[in-house]
Amino acid sequence: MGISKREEEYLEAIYLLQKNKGVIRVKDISKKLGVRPPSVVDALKKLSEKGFVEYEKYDRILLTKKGIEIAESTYQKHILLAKFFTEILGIPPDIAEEDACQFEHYVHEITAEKMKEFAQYIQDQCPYVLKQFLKEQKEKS
Amino acid sequence: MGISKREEEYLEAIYLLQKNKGVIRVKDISKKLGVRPPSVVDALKKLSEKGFVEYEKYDRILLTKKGIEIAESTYQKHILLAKFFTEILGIPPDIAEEDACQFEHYVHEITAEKMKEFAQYIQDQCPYVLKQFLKEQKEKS
DNA sequence: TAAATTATTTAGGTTACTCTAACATAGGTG
DNA sequence: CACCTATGTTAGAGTAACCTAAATAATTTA
Repeated sequence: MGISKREEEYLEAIYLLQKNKGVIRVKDISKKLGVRPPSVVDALKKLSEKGFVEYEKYDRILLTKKGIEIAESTYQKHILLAKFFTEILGIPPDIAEEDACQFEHYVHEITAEKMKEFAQYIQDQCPYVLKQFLKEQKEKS
Repeated sequence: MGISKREEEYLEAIYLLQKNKGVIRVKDISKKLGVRPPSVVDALKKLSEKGFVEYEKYDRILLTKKGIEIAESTYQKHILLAKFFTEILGIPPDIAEEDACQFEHYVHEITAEKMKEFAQYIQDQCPYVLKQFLKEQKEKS
């Protein structure tokens, strides 16, 4: 019994909401993920059974240690991917966000790692070439 | 009514099987996608209703024009992603394949396009730096 | 060509996720 | 403090995948 893509999305949403506004409600998650409250409740029950979320009905919603770990790891990948897409490939931020949002659930650790290293390497070794590439991309639009 | 990720996977599988061995059977698709034959039949019915596949029971399986278009476009993205992962980031081919297999269903056109352009640019403008990066990656393993 | 084998299809069921409509609770306000 | 509104929860149902077991069709072989 692993964790599904959708479950990861719920955990990440909860994590980010809590980070930004402390206490969160079913309604917040519902809005963030674009689903109706009953779907959120279902998800919370399942995540709670699996030990990723602490949840009693009508009560506060908290991530467990396990839940936080997953959410953070997913979010780290998100950041990294979005950065790579914008800062290296010159993709518009909104598109980069969307791609990162999907890929974060599938990308292998190695791939994420190499993206990071590659970005670093290029920025160190040929910053001018990179800058030139990004400039040319911008000029096209 | 768009097309789901899974439906895209079926179309791509059919496309590649046909390319490699001409006439294909339910069994072939079943093996390729790791699902049981009844699942394939279900999928073929749905894809046929949607106009992506020509299918009569016990008869041959063909892609329609629309089906081929989608399959080819998906496969092109697959090739492009896999190449980027191996030739630019130095990711092992098996991992690159797996990542490409997922991302091909989500990646925006723009992102794929920029990956291609970036690869070309770097290979032209600083081939030595790239070579050096890939060499260092290899040495780590 | 009849029997045996293999392939395909149908029937019926499961799981994950979603929804709407109806009901229940909590918290703020008259 | 009782009521009203917000929010949350349950019940029941739909859809897209998948599966197994049983039935049917096609193909091979004796």
